[in-house]
Amino acid sequence: MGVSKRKLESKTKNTENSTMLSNVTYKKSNTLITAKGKSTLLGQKLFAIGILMAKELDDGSLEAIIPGTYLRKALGRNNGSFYDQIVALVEPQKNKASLLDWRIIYKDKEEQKIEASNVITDVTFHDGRLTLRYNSKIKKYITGLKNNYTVLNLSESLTFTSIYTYRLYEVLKAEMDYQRAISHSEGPYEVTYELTDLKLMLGIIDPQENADIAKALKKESPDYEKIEKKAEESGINKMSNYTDFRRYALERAKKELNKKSSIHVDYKPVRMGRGGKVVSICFKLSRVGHEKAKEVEDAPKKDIFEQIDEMQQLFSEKITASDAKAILEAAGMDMKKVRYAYGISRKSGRIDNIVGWMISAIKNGYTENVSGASDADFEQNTYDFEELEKRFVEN
DNA sequence: CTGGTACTCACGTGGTAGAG
DNA sequence: CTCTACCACGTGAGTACCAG
Repeated sequence: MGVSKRKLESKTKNTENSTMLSNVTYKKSNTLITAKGKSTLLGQKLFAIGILMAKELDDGSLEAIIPGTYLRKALGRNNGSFYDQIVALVEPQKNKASLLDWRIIYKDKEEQKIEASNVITDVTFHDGRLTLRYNSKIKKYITGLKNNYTVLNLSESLTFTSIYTYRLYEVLKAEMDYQRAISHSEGPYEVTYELTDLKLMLGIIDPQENADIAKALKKESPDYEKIEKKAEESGINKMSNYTDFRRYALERAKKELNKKSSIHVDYKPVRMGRGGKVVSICFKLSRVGHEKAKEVEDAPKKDIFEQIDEMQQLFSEKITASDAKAILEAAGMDMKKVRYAYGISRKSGRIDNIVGWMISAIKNGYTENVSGASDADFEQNTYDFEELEKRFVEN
């Protein structure tokens, strides 16, 4: 009896968490999304949370400090080996992947070269706070994104239980948004990925484990057949059996995406040659509930309840949650604007109606010129046309 | 292609102790 | 009392492989 009650409690707690985080989105450059490399599910989730929290330091580097309580809430864990897991990711151990080991190979479109970098250069975990320092090389793919990025829903992606669901979600969402941008159609869309390419993107084949593969990937148009062969030779071609790949990666990801995400996925293998060997996978994608998905895309980055809390603490006047929400909305969910306007209100003599004053102050532009990531929230997800053309030529 | 087995290791769960 | 931190144990994810 006691046990089932406890279970019930934890269940309600979980749903509470998911609604609290229901409107949180993060942006990731498409370059990073299609980058090849292996990482753990927890690592990916931490990275995404880190993007939300990332701040630029004086020396230009990018750092995210994530409080333990936030991590717990975001990851829906309240106790247990939670710290162990974080610590395990932070402290490199023999044969174990840490966040620091997360290395990716990606194409830098502006500079026309292919790079291999560690994503995170520094991780510490002290006093319950996780600090991530991002590689300065990939900084431009995380903050101040102007084009060629994808808005991803953190609350969706945090619920995924498979790393393949997570990776595929990002890849397919990016592709879907891209196709929507160029075709102005509401779908369904189709994409075909070369099987080996897909495995690389999902981290099933890790280029870090084999120098030849890493080298082959750095070519302008990688020879996937060769990569597959190399992977086979060196024994790092996991799930070389297509049926296993389908069962444990594709099928699982498909089920989870269809159940939990705003993407509806279906796929079919493309076979070639005498043996009918599967050479690529053709995905069919459609959006679930356009209006809803749109809402999510325009949604705030930070947990709204947290922001309301923060505001209620900030204001010396008593304000209700709905007042706070109204102000937040006027500020486009930007806490910085709220703080700045509030700061002005302190110097503006008597104000009878602080809520109304705040809203009109914000609307009249009494706001700090907020730079960087938060500004970019209101920009359109545009693509540059040179890039588009190039992709057309490729295909 | 499906079912089933086997194995490893990461993760989930819950208890607990100490610091603030 | 809350939060950090550590421990033990069971479970689930990830992978390979074989039989029907």
